[in-house]
Amino acid sequence: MGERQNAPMTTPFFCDSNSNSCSLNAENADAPVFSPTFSIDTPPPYVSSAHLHVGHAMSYSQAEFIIRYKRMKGFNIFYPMGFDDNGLPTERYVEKKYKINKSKITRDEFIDLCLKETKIGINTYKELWQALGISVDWDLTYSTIDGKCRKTSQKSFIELYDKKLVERRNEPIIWCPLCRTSLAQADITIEEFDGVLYDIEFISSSEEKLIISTTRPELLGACVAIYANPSDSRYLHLKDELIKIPIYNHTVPVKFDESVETEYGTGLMMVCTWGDAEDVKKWKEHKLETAIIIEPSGKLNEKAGDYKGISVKDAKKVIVEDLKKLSLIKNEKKLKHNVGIHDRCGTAVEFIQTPQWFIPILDYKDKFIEAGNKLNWYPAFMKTRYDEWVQNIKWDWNISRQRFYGVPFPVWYCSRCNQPIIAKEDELPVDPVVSRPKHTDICPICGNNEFIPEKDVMDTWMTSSMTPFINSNWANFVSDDNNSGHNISKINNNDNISNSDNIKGRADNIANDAINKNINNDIIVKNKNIDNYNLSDTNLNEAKNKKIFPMTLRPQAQEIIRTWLFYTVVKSIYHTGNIPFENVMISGWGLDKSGKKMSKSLGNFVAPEEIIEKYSADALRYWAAKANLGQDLRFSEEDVANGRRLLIKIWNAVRFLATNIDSLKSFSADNVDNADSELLNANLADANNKDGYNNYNYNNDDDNNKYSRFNPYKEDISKLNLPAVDSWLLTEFEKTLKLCGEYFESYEYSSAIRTVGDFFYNIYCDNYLEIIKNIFWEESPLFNNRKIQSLNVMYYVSFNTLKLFAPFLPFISEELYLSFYKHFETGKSIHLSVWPEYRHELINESSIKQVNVILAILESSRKLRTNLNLHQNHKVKRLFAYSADEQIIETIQNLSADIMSACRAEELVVSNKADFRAGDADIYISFEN
RNA sequence: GGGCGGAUAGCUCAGCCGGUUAGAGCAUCGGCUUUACAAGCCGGGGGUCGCAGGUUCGAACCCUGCUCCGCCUACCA
Repeated sequence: MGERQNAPMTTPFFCDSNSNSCSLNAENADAPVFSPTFSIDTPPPYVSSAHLHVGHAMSYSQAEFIIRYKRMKGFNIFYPMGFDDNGLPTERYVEKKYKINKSKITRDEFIDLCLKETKIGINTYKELWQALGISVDWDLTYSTIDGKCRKTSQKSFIELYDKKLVERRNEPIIWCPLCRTSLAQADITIEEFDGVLYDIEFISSSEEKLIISTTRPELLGACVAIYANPSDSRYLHLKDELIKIPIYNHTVPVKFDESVETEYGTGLMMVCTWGDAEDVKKWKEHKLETAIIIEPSGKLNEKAGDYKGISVKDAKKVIVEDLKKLSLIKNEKKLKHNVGIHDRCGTAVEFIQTPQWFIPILDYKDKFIEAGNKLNWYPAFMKTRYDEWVQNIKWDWNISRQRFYGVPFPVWYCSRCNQPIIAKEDELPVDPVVSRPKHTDICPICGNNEFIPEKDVMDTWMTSSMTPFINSNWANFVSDDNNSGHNISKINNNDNISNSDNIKGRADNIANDAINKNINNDIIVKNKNIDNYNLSDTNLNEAKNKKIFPMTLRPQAQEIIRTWLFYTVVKSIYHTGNIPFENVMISGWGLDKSGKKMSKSLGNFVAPEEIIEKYSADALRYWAAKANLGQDLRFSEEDVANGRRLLIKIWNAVRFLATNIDSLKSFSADNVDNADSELLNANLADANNKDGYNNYNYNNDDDNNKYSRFNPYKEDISKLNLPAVDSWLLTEFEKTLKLCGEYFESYEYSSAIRTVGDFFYNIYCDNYLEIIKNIFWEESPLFNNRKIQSLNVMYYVSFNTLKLFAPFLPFISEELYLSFYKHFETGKSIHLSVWPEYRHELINESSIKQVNVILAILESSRKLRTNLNLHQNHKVKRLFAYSADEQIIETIQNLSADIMSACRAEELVVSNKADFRAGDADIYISFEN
């Protein structure tokens, strides 16, 4: 410190996050044992595609701002990192990358490739998060394919099976013909397509010609009924008739249902096996015939007659042509219609029927709405999305996927009677394909000893929905190595001490230090105790005691409210009756410059690594802090560059302080004016008295010597009898601090950084430093006392301001802490230091009125200099200040030293002879060069 | 169809529980470099607060309607 620094271009800014010199990661071991826990259910990103862009950097940073703040507030941070690497997204990625045809590769080969890509992905992510300064505890890492997650998912399955909240059903399900798997409603998005509504002629058994409108003529062969509205007098006479289907010539009954719109088409509706959700509903309610013509491959089967083997899409064209040849298409109308597509591949989904495992959810919507009401939503309007989704769910949750790479079901079937044999908890995790059930050799129903393994895997959300349970080691997983599985004992458990009292008690660093020293480093390691869980007791007692569960915060993106968030609520309600987390923080999207959502596939992708390389991680985080919670944010390289400017400004502002403290070396007791030098003498005495070093983190290297004559804690800042500008600065700082804390408490980090930034630029740099710095150019000892006062104030304000910046700008704040502030402090990292306590006694409203006079004169002075083409540091011989207001005159006289310093004037002449031309202005100034 | 969010300077945004002359950054124009910072500092110009009504002494802010953008949601086959 003290050397002139041009902004380094190294990455990360000033400080290598991988080195030990920079405490940027979670270090909860140093937090006091009695601190309350703040646990974070960190979103596990899909590692498969290494698709991270600045939008991801944005959302992870935003959550992390809050977490760093909470850490400084004294919370014991439980901040794990998960990687979502099982399931369809990974499979799709591997399929694309290796151009795999699923039917030509073995399950094992495919899984190996998935695992390989997973490993690569995890490393890529970890490197980036570290470069970005994301302070997760890497000892708390999980991957959704690891043993712990498999065990947790399987345990959940078993427990819900026992509670009859998992069911095996054979009913129509949503099917992706491309991925060849069943899906859940949440995997589907509705897209609008251009379609054609065909009016097709049918014939009734009494030879009446009937026109029926449909968008899916290819399903004629699957038609099982014709519907009309019971109030539609046009068709009541068809009650007992049969209708002959064109081309196929089979006949179907006429049925009536209120849901049929008389206005739509001709008021007749063709119901098939199953063209859409409405068909399924009528099939269920009216117990219709079943005529399946679509195969899982998406091709028509033998029941489609001549159309066998043709894909659904092509069949439509062929059948329309054939109908036209028969002159049975009476009209065509273009329309927009909504089609469900698989959100992973964009393929239009179909309904087919195969046995699947389901978690019933339709009957418990009320519970889920109620749970949603219990959560604190940030921002509040995001709750609407949850409510609407829950209210609109149509299907129970199908958790079976006909895929390879996922968590297996802990299930076998009796080869004779098909009875499911469910694994017991003590044999989890289990893969039924490679092992037999341990608890039984024979089918409990028929005594057969031949079992068929369930080959389906679970929906990826079956695991992701368990993240709070994974984090709290609900499944009692004991890892055989140290690298996987959580160590929840890192969170201390001591409820006997009132947490809030202790946090209040740690008002400053000295107090903090005292407490730190009293920490019982013998952190309770309870890993082994976890083994003693009563396996039937699934009430999360351990995690609850450690306050991991329910988790404190769930940060996540808006588009997975209906999946991750909803399913986690479902699981938590079913397993515990409780909500899985208390607070939900929903981030917006990173957009490209033109306002489109950033994604790799669209090519509007900005790689965070490049931005970090060019501008530093702190600068990127500065950009990320610009978006209010829940708001989308356009990527702007200019804003990142502004972030970098802020870093340089902070660096130089601290350098000013450090340099001037360093120059105290040139002071000596005999050149100080005794009348004004009590404080300086005290400092100098300290510097000369070895015992005085006890309050320092002192060692004898040169760097420490530079600052050894300064002790910011010699006297409390409130007792220094400060001039108005210093009181004003402290007042403005305390107000900033208060606001900033309030913003953080309500998750409004963007308002927080704006508030600190405004204070730092406008109040501290542009005005306070400009007013005061002239004093530091004075060599006369007469100014020594004023210098010491100012240094104390600058130390207090700049250090605490840096703390307010620390959650946003972890690298530079740590670097400045280690290279400068740490000479006077004891904590090992600024990120483990205590958030400043608001000190009302430092508020001095009258100082604001007084300093406003200085600021008015300074503003006039700056304009005058600009008009006179004088540079801002040019010394003027005389500054004339005129005012008609006696109070202002008095203030000017009282503050004359600071006004002269601010305006670089050698002499100040004050006059009340306001004969001037300044109109309504209270003060008028002029210069004599 | 229903809902949510947004529309303020050339650009990106703040301000919004009503209250002087609507702010910031960037861009632009002009000036200024030994004394924290030229990757800097100082100053200037620039706005019918989406449109139309209403409430009020007073509206960017509250109410009603509309337009456009983004998103969520929806069985019209």
